Amino acid sequence: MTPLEMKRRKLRGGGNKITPQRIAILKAIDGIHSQFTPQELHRKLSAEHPEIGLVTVYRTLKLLAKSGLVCLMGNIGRSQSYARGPQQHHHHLICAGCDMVVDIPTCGLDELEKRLAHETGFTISRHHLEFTGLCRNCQAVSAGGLI
Amino acid sequence: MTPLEMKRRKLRGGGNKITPQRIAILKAIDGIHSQFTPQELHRKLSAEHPEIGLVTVYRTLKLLAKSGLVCLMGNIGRSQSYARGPQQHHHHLICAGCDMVVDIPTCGLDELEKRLAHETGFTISRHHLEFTGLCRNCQAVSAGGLI
DNA sequence: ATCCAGTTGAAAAGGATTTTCAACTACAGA
DNA sequence: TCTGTAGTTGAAAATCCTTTTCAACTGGAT
Repeated sequence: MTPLEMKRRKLRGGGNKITPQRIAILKAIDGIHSQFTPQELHRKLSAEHPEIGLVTVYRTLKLLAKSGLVCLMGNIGRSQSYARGPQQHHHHLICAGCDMVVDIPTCGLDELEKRLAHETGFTISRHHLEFTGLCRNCQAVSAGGLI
Repeated sequence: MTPLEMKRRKLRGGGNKITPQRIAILKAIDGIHSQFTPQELHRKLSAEHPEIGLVTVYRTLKLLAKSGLVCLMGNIGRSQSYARGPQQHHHHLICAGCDMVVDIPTCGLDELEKRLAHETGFTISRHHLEFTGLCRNCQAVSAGGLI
């Protein structure tokens, strides 16, 4: 089963229909390695699919996030941002230069989490961790004085 | 020197004027232990200071964050959120029930950060860590079936 | 006491996101 | 294969949040 097929199944399983718009959006997301806003995705789509409206992009991203097929991240400026990848527990390393997102599967925060829970009396249900820096490429560009 | 005086100095030091509005806002923030949006702060202020406009609250929060006197956090829904406390490196434990924010001074992520930098080739400049759970009080309320 | 750069509030502008609604369509069942 | 319908779509309008504009005002240095 191809990755796209798996995603279609997951969507169908949730009682959602598979429309040409949703397929186009899924495919487009697969080609994006940085975080992106709904507007950016819509711009990218409009070359091949000018008929897909911005509203549909908003709605579909929300649906995909709920279904665990994309990851809703924080905000870029005023806009919400998404990234390829599963909603399951993982963290991100983000390049401040090009917005590339690298998934981090492990974090080893369980111990700190336990200690905090003990010290504060909280029950802790989740955590969010994010690193920011410059990827190799953007370091080179930056060192070259181009930025 | 009282905490308020220290904040006044820090503001003045940045070349900013001390206005009645700014003092009222600083005092109000001191009484808030959860994260808050500009709108919420404005609502809280309007009881004693109906003359302070929402725009001034927005502007002042931005100034205070730049001066390191409040902490700009993520977003609550569509709104940006702030919390009492310094902008310097620290992390947050947030109660999902009452939005209370507890500051966490230590995180011990240096080692993970180094490993990631080595594995990915990134230079990492900062990280953001956030825990979410229920505080003691909200656990009790929740257990009582009131939520 | 005077002056001016910084500050204020109201209104308007600017953006992002969501809602509304009539037309359309995927697909389950006949 | 055909049909009915619940879910989906795009455009426009509505909603919010936030910032900008601008004329009036004021803190505080001189």
